[in-house]
Amino acid sequence: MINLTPGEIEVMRVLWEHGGEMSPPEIEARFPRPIKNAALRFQLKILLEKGHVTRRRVGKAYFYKAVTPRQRTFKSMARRMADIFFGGSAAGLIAELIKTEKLSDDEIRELENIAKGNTGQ
Amino acid sequence: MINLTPGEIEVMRVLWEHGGEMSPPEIEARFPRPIKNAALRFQLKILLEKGHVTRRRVGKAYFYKAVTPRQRTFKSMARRMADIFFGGSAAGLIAELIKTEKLSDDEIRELENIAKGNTGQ
DNA sequence: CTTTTTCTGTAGCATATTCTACACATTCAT
DNA sequence: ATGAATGTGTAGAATATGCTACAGAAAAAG
Repeated sequence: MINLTPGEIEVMRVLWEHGGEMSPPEIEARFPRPIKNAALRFQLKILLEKGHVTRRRVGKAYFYKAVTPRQRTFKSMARRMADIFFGGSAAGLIAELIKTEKLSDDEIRELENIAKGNTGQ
Repeated sequence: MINLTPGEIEVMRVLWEHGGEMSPPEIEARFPRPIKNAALRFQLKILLEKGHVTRRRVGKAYFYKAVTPRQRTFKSMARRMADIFFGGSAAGLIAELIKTEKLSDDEIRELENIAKGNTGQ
């Protein structure tokens, strides 16, 4: 089970969005809030130890890349929510979201199309 | 924004499921894993300080009851996931869940009925 | 080659989270 | 009334999380 702390997720989001390798200064530039170089490198060190990123030396600097996929992390978090609130039922989770969140008619039609694509698999 | 730690959520789940007031020994009896009385009471103390539960003295013992509703906590967690993975879009979150989780035809029909009920609100 | 800049690595600190240990208070049976 | 059982409160410890500070190595500029 993937267990990312809030600080680690912030870094992973930047890496996921970019896709490829990034140097710490590049990550810092796209970071959603001001973060000091040393604080960012601390999170990268943890992510490296946990195996969620890899790095490659280029000259004196390192370039980091996400290893743990975004979708796998998403599924892990979704499963945790399903466990907590719906005894592990993904359908229960989705049902509650549809009931709770106000969706536009267009969004509902879009979701129905996606569901039809999955039917019968 | 509701911020419950994993340990706090474990306790809230028991209180939510039961509904009414519970003494620590009652909570302990329904707890999904062995937990010492003192450890449980520590979590209850934190939940009390944060205002997520109330308690009422009966004789020498206290009875605890959930204040923060289950659904509000759920919405808070769902919003966090939508923020992290879909820029805050609840529809994006639901769409990804439908794509990712294998649902039976029955479950999909059930979801469509729920969605129809929400249409046009 | 020397100085400056940039990046890394390590150590240390502050807070949060979770649990344990022990002393004290209240109730109940005798 | 007195001892046992049960419940409470506080203190302390272990780990996790997030950040800062500083020394040293590699690269760049003069």
